Amino acid sequence: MEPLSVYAGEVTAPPLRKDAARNRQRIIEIGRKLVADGTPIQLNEVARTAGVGVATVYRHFPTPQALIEAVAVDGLEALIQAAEQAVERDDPWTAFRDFLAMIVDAQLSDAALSPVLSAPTAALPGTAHLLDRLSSLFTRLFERAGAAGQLAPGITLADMTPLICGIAFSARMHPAADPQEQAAAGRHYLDVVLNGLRAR
Amino acid sequence: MEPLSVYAGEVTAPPLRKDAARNRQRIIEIGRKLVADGTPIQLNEVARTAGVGVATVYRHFPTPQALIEAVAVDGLEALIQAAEQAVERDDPWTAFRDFLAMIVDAQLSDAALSPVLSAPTAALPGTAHLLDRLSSLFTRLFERAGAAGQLAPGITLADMTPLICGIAFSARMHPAADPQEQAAAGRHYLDVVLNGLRAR
DNA sequence: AGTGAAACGGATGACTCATCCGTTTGCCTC
DNA sequence: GAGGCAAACGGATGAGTCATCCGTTTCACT
Repeated sequence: MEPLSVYAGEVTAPPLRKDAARNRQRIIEIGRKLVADGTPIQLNEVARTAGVGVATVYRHFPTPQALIEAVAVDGLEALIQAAEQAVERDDPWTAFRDFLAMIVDAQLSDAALSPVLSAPTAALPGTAHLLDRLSSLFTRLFERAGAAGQLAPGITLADMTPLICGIAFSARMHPAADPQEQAAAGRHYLDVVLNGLRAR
Repeated sequence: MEPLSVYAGEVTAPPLRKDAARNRQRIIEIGRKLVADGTPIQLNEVARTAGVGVATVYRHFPTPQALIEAVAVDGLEALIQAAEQAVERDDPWTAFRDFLAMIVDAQLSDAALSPVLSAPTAALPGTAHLLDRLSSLFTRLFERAGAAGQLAPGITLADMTPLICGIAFSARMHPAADPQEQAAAGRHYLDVVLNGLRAR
């Protein structure tokens, strides 16, 4: 009668059956490899590689985008943890700056993160709660930096996500064979933007 | 025997037959509409809409990317003209700054430009010569600004294309219904970056 | 008007996508 | 441990997209 349970305002699906959980995990692993290689995700192909039926893949992840979201979950959780630590730090500016560096770096080293961080939240049913949590932690970092008088006037919270994703985009454009160099470009571009953001 | 003529180092195809030129133009017009609407380009669909056979479209543009390039040509030529005027201006900094604003704006108002400006030149057989020309004009603008002591140390010419495209990317992410607001975001992000780039 | 090359169109086979439904598996009760 | 039922599975398949090939038409030039 009631396939979903509601607890503390959260809608929770019943736990997966053992075989379903196993298959789901397998599929995510394959997805992770593909995303890492930059290979476009084809759900039929994923099924073949994972050794499961096509329908199994589609049941878990109706679109490639949904699979990417699932792949991104680990990275998002790591960012949330980093943000939790950042809000504990004493200096608002260095906390803000270092956390931004971390987000840029994370996007460059984990290709699943960019599409999730760049997309409108509405399009992300699977990770919305994580993004909300990240967003509220980040808001505190931003507002602390602002309250400390470190931000130039005219800079708003709404500017930050586009700017950060733009920096990651720039770094990915940078003609660089190895990821090392790309990360360096990301830090460099972030320096430029932070320099432009900061009150003087 | 010799289908291509070589003149002054440039490889030139023989002029198109009248019907071919007409069809080509039709196809580009359809492509322009699709790009403007953000509709992904499907060559079969383009053929149907243009009222020509599929093969005709494929003959002129073997890939959607090639059609996008053709659509971008007008915008590129306008940018080149603007760059030619910019190098004539007296103040190196305002010439540099205003031209960057123009590139950002152009990318936001002409959706065909972004993919062309962001892609590695090697992948763009159809527009390489225009991009080269643009690039050499831009190099002069950049070096004039640098020579005038306006650029912070550590900023290189190779940073500029990624930064500019990153700004356009950021502006496109900005949650804005109307393009007016998106252009404003682009100018704002450019201000931040220019502020970060400039020597103090 | 005649001729050859250039360009045309659309039928078609290869390929990708995602659904549907008959079968299997896991979980819970007794 | 057997029985029963819902959950999950797999893969065949119809719908849809892609891009080539080749018989026909159009153009340019004499």
